[in-house]
Amino acid sequence: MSSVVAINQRARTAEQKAQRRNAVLEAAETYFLEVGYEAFSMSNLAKNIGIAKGTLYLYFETREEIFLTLYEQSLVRWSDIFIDDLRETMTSQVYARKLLTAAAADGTFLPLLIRLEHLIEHNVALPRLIQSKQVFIARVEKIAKVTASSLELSEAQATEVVKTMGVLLIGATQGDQGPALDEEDLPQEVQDLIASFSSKPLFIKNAVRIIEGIRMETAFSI
Amino acid sequence: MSSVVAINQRARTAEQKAQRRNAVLEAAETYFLEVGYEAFSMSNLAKNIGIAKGTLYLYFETREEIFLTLYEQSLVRWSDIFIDDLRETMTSQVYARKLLTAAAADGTFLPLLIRLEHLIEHNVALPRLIQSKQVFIARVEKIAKVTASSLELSEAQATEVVKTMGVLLIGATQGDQGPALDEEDLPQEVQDLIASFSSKPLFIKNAVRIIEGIRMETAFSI
DNA sequence: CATATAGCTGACCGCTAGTCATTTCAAGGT
DNA sequence: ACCTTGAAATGACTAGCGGTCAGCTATATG
Repeated sequence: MSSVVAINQRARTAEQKAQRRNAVLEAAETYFLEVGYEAFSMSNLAKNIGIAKGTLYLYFETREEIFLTLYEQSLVRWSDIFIDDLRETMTSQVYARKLLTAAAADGTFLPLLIRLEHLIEHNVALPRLIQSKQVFIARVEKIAKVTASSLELSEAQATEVVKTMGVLLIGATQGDQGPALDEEDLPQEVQDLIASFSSKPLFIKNAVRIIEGIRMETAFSI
Repeated sequence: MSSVVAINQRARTAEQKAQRRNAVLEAAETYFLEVGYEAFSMSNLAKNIGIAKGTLYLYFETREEIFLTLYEQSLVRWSDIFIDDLRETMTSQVYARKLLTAAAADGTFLPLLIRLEHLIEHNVALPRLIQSKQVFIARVEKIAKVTASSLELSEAQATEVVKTMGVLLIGATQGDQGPALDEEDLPQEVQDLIASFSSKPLFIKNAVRIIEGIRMETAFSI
C-alpha cells in the first residue's frame, strides 16, 4: 500500500500532509526557477500543480512563507556542499571561490537571500520567522566549525568570517539580479561599469581582504 | 507673474511641466518616507497630490521610474554631503563612519539602493536606465577624486574603494530592512544574532579591512 | 450503508499598475 | 470678444494579484 497521495486525493494522515506540502514546495521551486520572484503567482502555482488556490493556503499561510521555506532548504543545500568542499586547509582565495561557486550553482539560494530581509520576512508569522533564524544560527555555527580548521582560524574568527561572507555575498551578487541587458544597446562606459561589478572577482577579492583582515586583527590583539 | 502651476491648473510650457514633475517627485518622496517601498501605490500618490492617477503617467512611464528618479536624487544628495565631509585626510575608519552616517541619515537612499537592481531597474525603459547608470558613473568618479586625497590613495585605488564601499553598504545595511521585531518576543539567541548584524559596526569594520587591503595590495605590487 | 469529519474548492473581495477615449482648459488668431 | 485647436487632465476600465471562507465532497468510522 503506497502512502503517496495522488493528485486530487486527500491528504489525511500527518505523513500524507507532509508529502503534499513537499510536493507543493517542489513545484514551487521549479516554477520559481522558471519565472523568478516577482512573476511568481499563487494562482499559477496552483494551476501548475493541479489544485485550487485555496488549497495552497492550507499548507502555507502566505506566498512569502513558501519563499522562506525554499530559502531555508537552499541554505542547507548550499552549505552542505560548501562544507564538503572544506575538508582540507586552503588559502582564503580558494575558500572564497568555493563559497561563491557553490552559492551561484544553486539557482534558488542567492535570489532569495537577496530578498530575504526586505521582502520575505515582512509577510511571515513571527514563530515561523524565529524558527528560520534558528536554522540560520545553526548553519552559521556548522560552517564556522569547518571554516576554523580550513582557514586555520579560531572559532570566534571563523564565525566572524562566515557572517561577513554572507554580507559580502549579498552585496557582491546584487549586480547579477539586474535586468538582462543586450550589450550592443549600451554605451561603452556603461558596459565597462557593469563589467567592473562582475560578481565573481568582486566577491573573491573582497573576501580575501576581509579574511586576511580578520586574521591579522586577532594576531595583533593577542 | 508667478510661473508656479497651481493644483488643477495645466502645465503648458516646458518649465511648468518640469515644475509639476518636481512637485510629483517631492510628494512621492514624502509619501515613500511614510509608507515605504512595498506599500507605495500610484493611486494613493495621486490622491495625496490631488490629481488623477492617469496624470502621473504623463510625467513618469512607470512606478519604478519614479523610484529610479528618487534614487538618483538621493544618490546625489548623499554624495554631496559625504564629499563635503572629506576635505581633510583621515583614517579609513573615520572615512567609513562618515560614509555610513551620511547614507543612513537619508531616509530614501538606502532603501532604494537595496531595491535598485532586482526591482527598480526591471521596469524602466532602457534609455532612462542608461542615463541613470551614467549619473552613477559620474558620481563614482567625483567621490573617488576626493577619496584619493582623503585616504592618500591613487585614483585607481580610490575608484576601487568607492565601488567596493557601495557593495558593502548594500550587504551591511540589509539587516536594517527586516521587519521591526519586538525584542521581548524573541529568544535570546535570535536577539544576539540580530545584534551581531548591527549595520554600523558591520560596515565600518569591514570597510576598514577592505580599504587597508586595497592600500597594501598596490603598495606591494609597485 | 449512514454519518461525521476534515480536506478541498473556487467565487469573491479589495486591492494593484497601467491604458485610453473623452473632457476640459487656455493660448492664439481673427 | 469670440472661436478654434491642440494638448493636459481625467477616471472608468482591464487584467491580474494575494488572500478568504461558506459550501462541497471524499473518506474513515460506527
